[in-house]
Amino acid sequence: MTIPSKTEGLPKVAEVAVPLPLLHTFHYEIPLALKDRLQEGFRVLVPFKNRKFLGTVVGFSTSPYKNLKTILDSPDPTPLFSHQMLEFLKRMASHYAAPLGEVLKMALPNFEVQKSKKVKPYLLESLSPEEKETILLTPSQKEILEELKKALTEKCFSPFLLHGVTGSGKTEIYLRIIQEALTQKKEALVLVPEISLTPQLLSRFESCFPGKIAVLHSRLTSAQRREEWLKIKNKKASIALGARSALFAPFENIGVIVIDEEHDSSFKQEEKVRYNAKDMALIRGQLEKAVVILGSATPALESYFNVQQKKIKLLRLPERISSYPLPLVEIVDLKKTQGSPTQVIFSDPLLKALEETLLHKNQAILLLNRRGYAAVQLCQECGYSAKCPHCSVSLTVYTKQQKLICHYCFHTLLISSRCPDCKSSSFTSLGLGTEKVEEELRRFYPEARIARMDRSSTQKKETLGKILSDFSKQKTDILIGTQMVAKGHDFPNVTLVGVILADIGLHVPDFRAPERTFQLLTQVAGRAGRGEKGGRVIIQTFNPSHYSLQFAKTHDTLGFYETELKERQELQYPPFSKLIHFKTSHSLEKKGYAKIQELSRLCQSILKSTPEFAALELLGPAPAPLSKLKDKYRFHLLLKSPSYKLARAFLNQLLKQDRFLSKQPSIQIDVDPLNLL
DNA sequence: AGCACGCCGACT
DNA sequence: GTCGGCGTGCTC
Repeated sequence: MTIPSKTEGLPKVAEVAVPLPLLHTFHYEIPLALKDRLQEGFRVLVPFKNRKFLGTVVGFSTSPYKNLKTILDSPDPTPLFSHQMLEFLKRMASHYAAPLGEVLKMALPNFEVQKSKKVKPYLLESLSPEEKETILLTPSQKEILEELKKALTEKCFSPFLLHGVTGSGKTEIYLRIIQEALTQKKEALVLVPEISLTPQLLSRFESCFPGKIAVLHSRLTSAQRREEWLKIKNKKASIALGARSALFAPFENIGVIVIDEEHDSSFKQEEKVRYNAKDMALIRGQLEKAVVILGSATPALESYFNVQQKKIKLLRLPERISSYPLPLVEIVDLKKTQGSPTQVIFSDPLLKALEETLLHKNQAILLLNRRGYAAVQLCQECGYSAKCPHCSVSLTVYTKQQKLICHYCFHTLLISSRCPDCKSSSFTSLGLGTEKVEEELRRFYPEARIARMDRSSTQKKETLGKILSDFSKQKTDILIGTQMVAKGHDFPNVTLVGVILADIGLHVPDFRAPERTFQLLTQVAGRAGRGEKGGRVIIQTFNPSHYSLQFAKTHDTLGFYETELKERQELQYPPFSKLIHFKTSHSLEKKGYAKIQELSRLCQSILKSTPEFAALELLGPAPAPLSKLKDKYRFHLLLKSPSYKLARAFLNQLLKQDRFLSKQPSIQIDVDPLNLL
């Protein structure tokens, strides 16, 4: 908001966003003492009802109301938000129908100074000896870098999709273009999915740009976060590296924004303000006239589509740096293996390959995307299965702990050997988890050194780094784990990757399930054969002909996209439509149901109000696939729109009923949802 | 969000 | 009678 030109007679007032879930801003009189100093972006202490809040001045206007309250104080010597940043955050709030005050709060570190307990600093363990020698670029790397440099110099918004197969040297390109940006006195933002999972990337950045990096990730204490933020604000750092919150780094002259592993769903925040840091990085890049690089070996289908639509320019690295070929992928049909299919964990080909790997003192990675020992405890006599009393899911079996645990609410029961229902003793576990694979593996190869990496085994901060560094130093022969093992690691001695059961996740009731499966398989396959010894991949499955697996087998990413795009077009799912997901959650099933019904009726009436809205489609209302979570019943409703513009117009109509939306049970709005569960 | 106000149940 | 349950409304 700028000051209107005709303000004669009317007093100038400040428009303030308060850190509350309220969609409107509030107006305050400006005290004389602040008249000359106050600008937009300043934080101000304001009286609010019978409380006080630190809000932010987001604009000025003439008084729309009488009897305004007056700003009490302005604690900072300078505004905390630049004009540019404020514009960005306003745009973000409006895109996600989120309260501006909450978005602004999210963009700042917590300034409240609390008793600073001595916290161990987050130390990074270098996994590999730092490469000091200059790395020579391949011809395609050189070509790409030239194009990026040109765009950087032109200083206009230039979005790129850097599609490079696993091990093709994307990081080297990031480092070089960032170097160029720094030379041009510009800053760089680097967003990665989970910083704690990529210590290698971090140490490479640290050794290239010592002392110039501010690191922002979820494991920092609020004091550390504040310190990193101040490093940026005070221009002590010129690179911000971190998880999605690094998007809010208060730089003022951004040259490059890198989103590494751009397909990763952790860029989407699933609580409070549900924003996608990748989408917002493109918006910020646009406002800052920056080069934005989305990098991945398995780009999101949406990104690939944006390339087709000429919204993003494609840069390809089709080969691995050292021209080691991509590994050979074999698919093993578990339907055809010997014995009872549910009891086969290692097929003959996988066993043979493991033996060979151990024999040659090479390393193997095994992927099974499910934690625990077994998926469910089931009575073979009466069919009773152990369910969480608070959530509509089965309890996961953990044999070592002798417990049944709910992955959502952590409700825990001790395992009993008798069925609690019919007292039969055939109360046994069914299905497969990483813990069971580990146990079986140790039985097969008692002499092998085996480590397991999943969310259950890495709860302690240091464990994850230790598991990775032991594996990197070849103190471990076989690493078994969930999707964590597929992420970005570079272990040259890994010659075998085995996928125990590729079917997990394939049948999740979410239209992105095939895409996620393809990405996971391709990513994990990319861990094999990164050194001179070559590599192979064995994928075990009950669905050998599924296209997600078939395209992963031939490393045919483009083929997968073409097929998947057709599927999406047929069903009018993204990228051919825009989605807005409405959810409600309440301890009384009836109340939740009544609310979603009422919302549905309201939406229907909006749809009928304007002829253009005939193109919109409403799916539901229905119970959410996870119909109960932590004793709350969940319902949802999905809006499908052929265009963003229409979806936006609809949402604006709906937001007029903000009373209704926020009244308990409240409606949560998820714009561009990634997860429909 | 969080606080006040308001209208119905069991209690010293 | 009243203490307190939480449904509802409002915050410049």
